[in-house]
Amino acid sequence: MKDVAAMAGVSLSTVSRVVNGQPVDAALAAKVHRAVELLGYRHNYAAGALRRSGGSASIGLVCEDISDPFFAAFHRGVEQIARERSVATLAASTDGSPDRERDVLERMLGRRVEGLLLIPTGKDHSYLRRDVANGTGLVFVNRPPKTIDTDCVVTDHRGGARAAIEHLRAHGHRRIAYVGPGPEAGFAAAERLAGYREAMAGLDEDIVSRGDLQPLLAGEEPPTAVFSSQNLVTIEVMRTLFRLGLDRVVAHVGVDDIPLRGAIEPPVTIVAHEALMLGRAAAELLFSRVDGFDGRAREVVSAPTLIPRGTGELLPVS
Amino acid sequence: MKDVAAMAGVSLSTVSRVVNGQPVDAALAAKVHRAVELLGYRHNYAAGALRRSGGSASIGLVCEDISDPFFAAFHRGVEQIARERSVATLAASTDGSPDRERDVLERMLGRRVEGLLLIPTGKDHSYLRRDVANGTGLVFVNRPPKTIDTDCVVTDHRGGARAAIEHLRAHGHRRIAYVGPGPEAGFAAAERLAGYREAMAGLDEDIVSRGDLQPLLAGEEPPTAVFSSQNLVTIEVMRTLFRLGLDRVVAHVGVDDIPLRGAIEPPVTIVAHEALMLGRAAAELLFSRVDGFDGRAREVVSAPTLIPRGTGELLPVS
DNA sequence: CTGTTAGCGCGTTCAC
DNA sequence: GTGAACGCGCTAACAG
Repeated sequence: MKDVAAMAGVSLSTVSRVVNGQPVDAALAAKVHRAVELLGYRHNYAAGALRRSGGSASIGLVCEDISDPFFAAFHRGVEQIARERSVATLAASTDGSPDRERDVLERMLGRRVEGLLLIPTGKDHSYLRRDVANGTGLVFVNRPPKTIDTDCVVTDHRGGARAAIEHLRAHGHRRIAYVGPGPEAGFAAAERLAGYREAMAGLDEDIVSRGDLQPLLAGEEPPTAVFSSQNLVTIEVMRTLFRLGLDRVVAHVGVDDIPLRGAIEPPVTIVAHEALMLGRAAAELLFSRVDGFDGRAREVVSAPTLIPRGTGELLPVS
Repeated sequence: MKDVAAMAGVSLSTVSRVVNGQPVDAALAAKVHRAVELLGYRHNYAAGALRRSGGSASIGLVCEDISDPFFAAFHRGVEQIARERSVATLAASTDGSPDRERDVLERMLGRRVEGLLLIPTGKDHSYLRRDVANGTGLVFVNRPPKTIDTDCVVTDHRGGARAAIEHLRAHGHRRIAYVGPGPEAGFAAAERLAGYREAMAGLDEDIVSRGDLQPLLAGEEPPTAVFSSQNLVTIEVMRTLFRLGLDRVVAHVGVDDIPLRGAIEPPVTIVAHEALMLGRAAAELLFSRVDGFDGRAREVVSAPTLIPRGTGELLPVS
């Protein structure tokens, strides 16, 4: 910048004004621009922010694994909001390690991110209290905070599963199978299984398979409807039903939790979990704090949408 | 930091030394730590880097859409390498707009990223020359640079398709169908179709469908083998073959270009494109430049792996 | 080992 | 409209 000023024969302030688009004599501005070109000068945002006491205009996203398609869609939703404010997004994985999570978060705080969006790995996040008190935004995602009082957005996995089962019950089904991972697979899986059990109240709620539907269908008193609790499981169930010629006989509602670009399963009734919308909601919450909102911790529940497309509306065949 | 120094009754340099882990008298260090706790002090990395003339320790990733699962896996690979160097990753989408691409890139350059990983949207990137000349790393991904001379990593889509077809030809197939999007769907699709045509030399290379396999199978002289050029198309083809009872009759090789967590298609022979490995390779290339390597532009070709799992090894049935 | 001083690159006062 | 000075938070160089 000094060099630019020297070459253009103006002072530093004039260069600064040109760079920041403030009113400057056209002739001088042209000289400055020429010097910028020749010298390959590039404005240093961080240095400016330092002097200006402006923020870093960046936020951090932390989850277990950034290659997770669900997180990728979430990230995109966040970006849509952040972009409007020219805020950059940093992302990092915890690999499921609470120590690594803390390390990653503190590194981001050292970079003076204005806020943090966290899909938590560890259980104790009390070490973030200081930074929150100092004005850094913090929003928990998909898992309510336990050891710190902060904003939170959650996908209603349980409610989604319940809606699926209630939809099937409303169409007369009584023997409804759950196909998908058990509670050991994580929070979402556990919640969906719980939602299934809640909605099955009064019925046989134990028609549960961890992955393979065929044994259930081959048993006595086979289910007349199936709820599949994950995208990939949904595809497996579709294949099994096709193979057995039951795709127009056994009702089926799936969960669409990973964005597969819409190319898949046109006719299957699904419960759609919109990761992108979740990201937008989380970002809105975060920026309201960055903007100074100081009320109590809020919880936003992102409700999934049941989209009837045929397979979930089949009536029971005994 | 000034406040911490005052509270601990030491100078700024002592606080700096404590924060940076340089040798300091234990008693003083304890005082400093106490003051840090009480005041909720957090080190400012950017300010330190400014004085130290150190880099920002960050790199930028730019692609059309960060919610793309392929990009997410790529991002993860990059992170694995970047993390070893405590380098943070910024990511942003171009939405397919060259103007937005330039905007996003220049914003990142304003943040003084040490390097850029670009899955290009626009055609002209000559505007990046200045920054490359000034030492910023730049690696193109999946699409060779045209208007700038820089490093590049590419997935060998064409070679992958060719390998699939050659695998089928080696098993005696002569009528092999291509199912997948046409060249208008983008670079990868066009390359895969080209690879198919190359490897089909001397045979009927026009058994091409943009998505639906059924009409081809219903025609006269139906194909004895199918190559599906995308993950989701592969799933569709599997379903169609199952439904028609041809899953053990018609040979099938698919492309596994999106990481579906391994839960899908266990028995289908695939050509695996490892986005994670591509990300690692790209990051290695980038950091070698950041470290001062100054040789000519390099091109790294990431070859996909054909994984035989049964469906690709079926022999032709006329 | 510790304190003092200067200045990284920039934006913001002020006078002019 | 323009330029000179000052300082953002921090670290490097030096002297003690």
